Amino acid sequence: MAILVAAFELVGEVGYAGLTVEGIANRAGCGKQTIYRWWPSKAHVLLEALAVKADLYVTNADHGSYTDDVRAFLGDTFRLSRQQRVVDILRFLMAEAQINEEFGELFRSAFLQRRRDALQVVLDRARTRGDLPPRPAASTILDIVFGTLWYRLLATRQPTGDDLVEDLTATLTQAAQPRADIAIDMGDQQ
Amino acid sequence: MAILVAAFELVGEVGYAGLTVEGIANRAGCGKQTIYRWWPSKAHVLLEALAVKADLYVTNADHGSYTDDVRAFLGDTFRLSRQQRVVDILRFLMAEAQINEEFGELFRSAFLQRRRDALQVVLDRARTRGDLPPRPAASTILDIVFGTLWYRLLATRQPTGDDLVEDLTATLTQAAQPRADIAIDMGDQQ
Amino acid sequence: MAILVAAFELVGEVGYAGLTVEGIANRAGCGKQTIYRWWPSKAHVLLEALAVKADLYVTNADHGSYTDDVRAFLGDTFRLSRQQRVVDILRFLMAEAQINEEFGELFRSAFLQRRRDALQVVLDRARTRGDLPPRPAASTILDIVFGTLWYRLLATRQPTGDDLVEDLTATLTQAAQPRADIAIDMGDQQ
Amino acid sequence: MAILVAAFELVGEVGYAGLTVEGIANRAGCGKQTIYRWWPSKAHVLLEALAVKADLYVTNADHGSYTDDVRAFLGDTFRLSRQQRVVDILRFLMAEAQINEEFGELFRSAFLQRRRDALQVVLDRARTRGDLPPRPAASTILDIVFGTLWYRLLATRQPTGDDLVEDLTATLTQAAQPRADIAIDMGDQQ
DNA sequence: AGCTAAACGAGACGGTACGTCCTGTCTTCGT
DNA sequence: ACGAAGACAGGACGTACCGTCTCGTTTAGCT
Repeated sequence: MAILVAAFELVGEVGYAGLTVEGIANRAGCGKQTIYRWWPSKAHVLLEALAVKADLYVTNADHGSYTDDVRAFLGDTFRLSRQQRVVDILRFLMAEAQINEEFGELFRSAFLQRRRDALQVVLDRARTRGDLPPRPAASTILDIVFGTLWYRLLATRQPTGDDLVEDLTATLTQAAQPRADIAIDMGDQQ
Repeated sequence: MAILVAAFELVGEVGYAGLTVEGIANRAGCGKQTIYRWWPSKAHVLLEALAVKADLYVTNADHGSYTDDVRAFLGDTFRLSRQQRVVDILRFLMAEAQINEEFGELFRSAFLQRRRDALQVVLDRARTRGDLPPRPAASTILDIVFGTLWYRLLATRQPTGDDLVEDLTATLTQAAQPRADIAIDMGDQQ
Repeated sequence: MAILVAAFELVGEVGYAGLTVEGIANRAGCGKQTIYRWWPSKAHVLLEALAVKADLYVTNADHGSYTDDVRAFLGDTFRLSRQQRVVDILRFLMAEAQINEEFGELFRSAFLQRRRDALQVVLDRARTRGDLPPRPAASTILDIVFGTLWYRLLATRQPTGDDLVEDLTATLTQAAQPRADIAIDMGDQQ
Repeated sequence: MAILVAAFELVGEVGYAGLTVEGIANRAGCGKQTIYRWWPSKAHVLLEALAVKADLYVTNADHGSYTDDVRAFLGDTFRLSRQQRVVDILRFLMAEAQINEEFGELFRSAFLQRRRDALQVVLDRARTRGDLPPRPAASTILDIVFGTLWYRLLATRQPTGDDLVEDLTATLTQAAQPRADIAIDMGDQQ
């Protein structure tokens, strides 16, 4: 859809504050009414544009162990956050979600919750498999993983590199492996 | 300052989207120019109003051990986040920081970084004392703590209760208990 | 157009200094942008409102002689200037024309010059007919007629009565009738 | 006074619309309050600046005959109107007089009426001397002279040259030459 | 092939807030 | 004590978008 492409491109050029429905319509060569007919706000357009333009797919395939599952999930997730345009849009949508309550609910249920659900599958599998550490609680793990990711996007703007993946994976899985080899692994990891 | 009080009250009544410089001026009984003379945007007003109205003090006093220090810091921090008005303003400021690059830089340096610095003091003391676990890395700890907090504020809107404090404390400090030799290796890694 | 009516009425109530685009918009029940879309300033609105609301028609029909033509033209013109609302607007527009160069050019070409042209027709006809006095020059006649009118509007604020019409008519036409009956006419005239 | 000089210079640089009390204060190196202490508005400042900066003197000395007196008066007056800065300020003041009723009264009584009075002296002398034409009436003569002058300043913006002086002088005095008996009747008429 | 009707581009509209400018008053501070 | 400096409440400016609302004009799909 030309409108989604226009929104996706424009937000990269003028930022979220500079993005207007009028601007999207002009770029897309359509009337404003056509946009309002299908989306209630520019944030909704952007949310759909993100889904169309960006491959947001993150696997939660079984890698045999909880540790490997988590490492793979984090790697996939954090890899996505290296596409600057995508990251910017995610930041803008999270911002809008704070300001516009109606959009916030949509964003949480249609986007954020889906991410949590994907990781939840990994945790459920680990519990079934029996290698889920007793601590932290599953909901805390979800908060830590996505919290750390979002915090880097929103607050520190640091790149989310492989070292963080390893560090997080180790932190979340160490209690399951209270053995001496931890210290040995450490050298390589950093 | 009447302007800060007005902004603080108004944002609670009409939300951030409904907050206008004109509205603040009317409530404060001043002209718009007086606001623009001192702050470049409503977000800047709110940031200062937060500092004036809300007691954002979080201690990082020495409680004798890394575990107790972390528990106390998290308890203080999360307690703050039970003041709904304060939480809302924090959410709005974080949102604005995504949209307005200039404000974003101020918010990160004048607010977010100060919070990190406070926790960093606790970590530094633990390293000196010798009870800092080898993992995760100090910067990762900061990301996890504040990431989890902000994620709950922005994304899940769950209350930040004592159980989460305990769970996080345990996760961040558990590696220190099992075996003392891990700590010995840590010096290189950080 | 509701905007023109609103402007015409408002200027009578609050004067030109008190007239604002915002006020016109409120009275007309429209947005400010709608006014700015069609007129560059409140003066332009008023100029058009004048044309719509006031019947500015002045005849220059042939009355058989230069003297009668001039008397008729002056009578028509001065009669107009007894509508106070119209006079006020004319004064305000002439004032604005001094202050705003761009409006000044419009006012001169679209209003003042048209008045001159109408009288010029009378003079041309007299020249063809052969009863135009040799003096004063045509352009001086125009200056005298409109100068006197405008001076009364702007400076003395005296009513422009029939006596002035007669006096001016006589002054401008006397050279064509260098006869004794002038003295006889004088008595009636004052 | 530095304020008057500043106002006189500034109005030539930025026009009347661009002239502000603040600007005058800055240029004059004084505070705004000092200006408001002595003059109620920028127009009042300008009116006084005009009197100080421009030599507005017009003679009404006795040249022996009504015709010569009128010619001299017109010549003096019109000569003044070749100083562009002075003309501009006169135009602006006349404009302000239309818009600001309070200033209008001052301008009429303190400036316009004084000009009329000066010419009235010439007319009174002519009546005494006996060479005042019966027509037009004295007040009409005043209207014609100043009306024509102001009309050229405000409306046509034509230069006021010597030819106009001659044309006007002739028009206003011609009736006096043809026949002396006209003057005899005049006494009643005025 | 012609007809109907939905969706479209275009853009004017009533409205809100913006950030700037200037007003005329009031306060501070240095000489 | 005076006056420059400038903060202040107030209010209009002209602009930018908002979301709504006609307008004709395509563009189908259905007769």
